[in-house]
Amino acid sequence: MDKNLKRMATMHRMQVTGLELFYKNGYYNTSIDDILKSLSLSKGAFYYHFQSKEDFFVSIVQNLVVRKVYSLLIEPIEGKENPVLAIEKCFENALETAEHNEMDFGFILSNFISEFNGKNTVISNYLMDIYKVWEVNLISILQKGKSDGYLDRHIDSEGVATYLISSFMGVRTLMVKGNCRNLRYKYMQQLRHYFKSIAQKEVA
Amino acid sequence: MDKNLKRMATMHRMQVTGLELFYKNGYYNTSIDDILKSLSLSKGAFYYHFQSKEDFFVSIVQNLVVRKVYSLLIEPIEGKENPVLAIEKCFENALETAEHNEMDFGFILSNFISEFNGKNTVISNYLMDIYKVWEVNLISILQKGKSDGYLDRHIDSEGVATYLISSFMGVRTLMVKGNCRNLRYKYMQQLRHYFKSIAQKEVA
DNA sequence: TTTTTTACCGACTAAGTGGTCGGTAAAAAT
DNA sequence: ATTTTTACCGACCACTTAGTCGGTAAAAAA
Repeated sequence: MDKNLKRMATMHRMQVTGLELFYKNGYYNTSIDDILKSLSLSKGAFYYHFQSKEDFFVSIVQNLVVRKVYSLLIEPIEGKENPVLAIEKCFENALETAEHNEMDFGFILSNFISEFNGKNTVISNYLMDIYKVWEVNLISILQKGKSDGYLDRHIDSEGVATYLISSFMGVRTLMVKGNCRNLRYKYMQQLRHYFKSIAQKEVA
Repeated sequence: MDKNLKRMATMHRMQVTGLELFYKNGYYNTSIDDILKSLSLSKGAFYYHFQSKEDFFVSIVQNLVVRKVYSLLIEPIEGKENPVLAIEKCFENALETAEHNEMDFGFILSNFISEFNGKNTVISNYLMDIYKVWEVNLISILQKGKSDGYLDRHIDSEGVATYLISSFMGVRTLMVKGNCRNLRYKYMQQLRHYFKSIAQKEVA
């Protein structure tokens, strides 16, 4: 473990820069040379640490993307009392991050899912796995929300989760043109409308 | 006009095949040679009709994509009495088309918007123009829906349009993995929930 | 001290890439 | 009948791509 420190450090640097460029320019539109140039490293270094461009990308997904999705989209809602408030807060946060044009990993996910669809099943599968983890966690907090009386017992948790993820991914796609602040505001307003429609109906 | 028939026919064939391949493999991952091979045409034919790969793509957007977005996403809701029902029907239709894996131009739009974001501003602008036309038309039918008493007068039509387009684009991104039928069903169910929350409140 | 392993270098290759250009057969214009 | 234009061919060019490979300086192991 100790002796691997340098190895790990270099690999990590490559992965971070790789994700940055892949995210910015797309996988097929980013060459390994681009990444190496911006790190002042050589081809030899790359193929010493990774077997291929695909292997490299998979390692980025498994090391960086998975963890970020967890910390930004899953952990913030896990174990919270009120799922509606938790999800609202979490989405608003993520969209705000996106505004200051740091990487928002919900979008990175949908972005790459689009790019690899039909072109690379191996990578597509890794990406869909992350999506599924996100979905499962949303579903379980929604279920708990039903038991705890925050959500109408008749709603379909899976449907709600799908709808939430869809709208989030969609609004992020739209945010690529400017006007992010306004888009976020409008989106959050309608999200609250939607939540109202699936909230626990007050007993009259 | 008559003498241009052959010219037009060849250009159209190229555009149709081009869109098919660009949609399937992405713009940067589809070479002109790929398109020409599948048409048994030569480089000379291509550069006789189009100036460049970019010029070619723009012509596809302006000829094929614009028209399809109109006929599939705008005309079906234009002038309808009840905007809620019209939009529901229109979206359901588009998602069903997508299931039988024909091209769904709402998705094509979001797909290409993602791909060209930050890479090619010229093309990005053409794509955003189409999105804006779609948005404007949704807004105007929602406004009319308010006047006609189908929608709560307090809702923000722009916000609703944004939210509708977002969720649609998002669910289409998710539909790339199988299970489309189920996704569509869940999506439409939640869309109806949402519509309930912005419908005209009955006077008590 | 000698040997081996680690982490990296950079020239090279084969297969594309978008784009150019001289040519040409058939149709249209003269 | 002759000329010109149209619509296309395909060899070719400069360049980029992912991936290979022989080499090497420094560190670790022996």
